[in-house]
Amino acid sequence: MSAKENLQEDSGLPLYKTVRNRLVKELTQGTWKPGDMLPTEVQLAGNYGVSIGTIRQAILSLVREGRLTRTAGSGTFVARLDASRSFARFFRFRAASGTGAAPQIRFLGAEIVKDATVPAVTHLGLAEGATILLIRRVLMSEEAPVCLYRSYLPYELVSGLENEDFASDHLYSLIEKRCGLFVVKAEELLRAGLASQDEASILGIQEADPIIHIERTAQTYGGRVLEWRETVGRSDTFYYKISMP
Amino acid sequence: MSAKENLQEDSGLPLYKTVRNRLVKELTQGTWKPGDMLPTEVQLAGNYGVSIGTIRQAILSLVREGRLTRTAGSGTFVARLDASRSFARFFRFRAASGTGAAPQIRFLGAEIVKDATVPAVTHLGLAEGATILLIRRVLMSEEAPVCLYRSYLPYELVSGLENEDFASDHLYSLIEKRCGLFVVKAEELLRAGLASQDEASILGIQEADPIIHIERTAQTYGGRVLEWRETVGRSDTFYYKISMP
DNA sequence: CAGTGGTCTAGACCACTAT
DNA sequence: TAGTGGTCTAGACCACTGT
Repeated sequence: MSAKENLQEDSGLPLYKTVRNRLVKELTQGTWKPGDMLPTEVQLAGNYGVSIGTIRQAILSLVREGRLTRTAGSGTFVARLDASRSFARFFRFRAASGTGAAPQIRFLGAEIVKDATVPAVTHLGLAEGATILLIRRVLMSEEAPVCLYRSYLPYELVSGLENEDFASDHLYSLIEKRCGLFVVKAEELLRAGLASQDEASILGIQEADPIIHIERTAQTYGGRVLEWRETVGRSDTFYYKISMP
Repeated sequence: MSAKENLQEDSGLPLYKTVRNRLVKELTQGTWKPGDMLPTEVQLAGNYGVSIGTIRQAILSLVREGRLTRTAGSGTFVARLDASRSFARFFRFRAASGTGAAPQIRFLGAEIVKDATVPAVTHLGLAEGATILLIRRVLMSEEAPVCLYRSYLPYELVSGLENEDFASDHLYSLIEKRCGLFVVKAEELLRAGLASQDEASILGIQEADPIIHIERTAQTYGGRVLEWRETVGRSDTFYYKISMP
């Protein structure tokens, strides 16, 4: 199927890294999309004119980074950014009772802002006055609010999304299905702060109560910012947990 | 030097995992201590009666976990837990000026507490009334306090440590040198909170100002808790940053 | 310089998956 | 049953380290 295309660039880089860069390029360009199966090791080795061991070295480095998954007997696939890889695994919150009831999302509203200003446009990499989509949701645990989400998205990337049902935790699945865009990288920044009057009333606390404030920047292919999200969490029920190694 | 000792246990486990387990056993027993050089690949392959490729697979898995380090032309060594593996890589703080002056540690005092109570004994896995060592330090950036550290350690594990100079960021290096103990696992839990009067005066803020509160539990071999640490950070200069992937 | 890990090859056989 | 990745071997040559 694929024509043989020898790797030529030899800038002192190890062969397996050159192969790796080539694979990353295909992933970034979307030649293989999340869920797709890659050619087999033997095919890739033939295409690139290297040995299987070299191909394996390149593939395994991407598997370790979570960009590919492999199943013996089945194949090598492009990974999806799912719950196990998302920041959700860092969040925890105390339940009011001992029952492990699943958290619910309450949808507050989606709004098209035609004259967006800082800080949203700055973090989205847009010009002042650009159009953005603002989605507001609340994470509920056993009828009690835990944290508030404000998601800002470039409207040109997600037009039409405002008519969807956001009463689920999976904003990214929705964007994947409706817009064909995938989150490939994200970053979070945590700080302490005080609740504004608006935030306090939504979270059921007092104004100026302590809150945890998180800013997330989520990128899609090409370094394009797909979402800037502010999360405001109650200090009594919401916390963030990290383990090493 | 080492006699040849073939691996016999074949419980369906891949050969390289059996080799890996054998290496871990030597590391846990202290046959090779942090900083020591391991035998070469060829020697290990000969000792265990397997090929070099298999030895490499076992060694590289331990390198990825940070338990070994390798330098081409030099050798394979037992790793030390240094800054690049510690949680310090998640911390960031705004500098008062633009100059990238290195942060300094200010030592407030070390205290032997003979009748320790909760919550410290709980997190350290000790009985109420046990003796612990409390170390208090402040992280300074350009003469301004950024965060406050309170470290609680089981005194039976670190006796004598109270006479050391703690005016460096490397508490774990000190414990490694003086007590022969190594941190192999850690976990952090972040929350928002309000400064107590004591914390406010040390950090140079007002009582009830918002702060970020972090609890760290650090374990040594055998799941034994070596340190429970509370970090209290100013909300204006201290923040926590995480990236994926 | 001798010795180390880093890279690369060209196979072999096996366990597992999907049909 | 055919095809996949998982494991393992037995070398080769190179770049780098320390003396």
